Amino acid sequence: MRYWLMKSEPEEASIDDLANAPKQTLPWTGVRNYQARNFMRDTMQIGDGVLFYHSSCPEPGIAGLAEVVSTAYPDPTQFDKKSPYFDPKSTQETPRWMLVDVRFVKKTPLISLAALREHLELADMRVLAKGNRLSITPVTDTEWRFITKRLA
DNA sequence: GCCAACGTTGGC
DNA sequence: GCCAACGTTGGC
Repeated sequence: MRYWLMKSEPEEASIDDLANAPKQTLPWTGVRNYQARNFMRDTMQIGDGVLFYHSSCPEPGIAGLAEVVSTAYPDPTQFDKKSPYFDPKSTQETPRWMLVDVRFVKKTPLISLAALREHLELADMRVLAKGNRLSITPVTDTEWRFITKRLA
């Protein structure tokens, strides 16, 4: 059982979109970074906890909790010529991009980036590291407990 | 819109 | 394998 922080632009997929999705579940499409893909493909397991983070928006921060509900499978958008995530170098036989399904757990009061930075206990969070751009980052047990028990 | 930081590409 | 150029992320 591991924990993750996953960034999503709310204009594309917000915590409300997840809550309103069929089965409250969405495929995590569009990851086009190898490190983030490898986390989904190699390390994520069904049942892992997810901090759902809104990025590139007026109020960036953790907006809810979710969970991983599938193992990794090919991201269908890589094969869709009309998708902005289309990848001409990917083939059905050797798909380049993988994803997992994520299910809504609950909304939280927005835990802003500034609020996260205020807590010494969270100072080492990967997502807070200078220059971090990874859209999926591991969260430690301690960080997860602190956030879910104290802030969420 | 700016810009720092990082990842990817491609020529050599 | 190096590295300059370019593209993207994402907070501000």
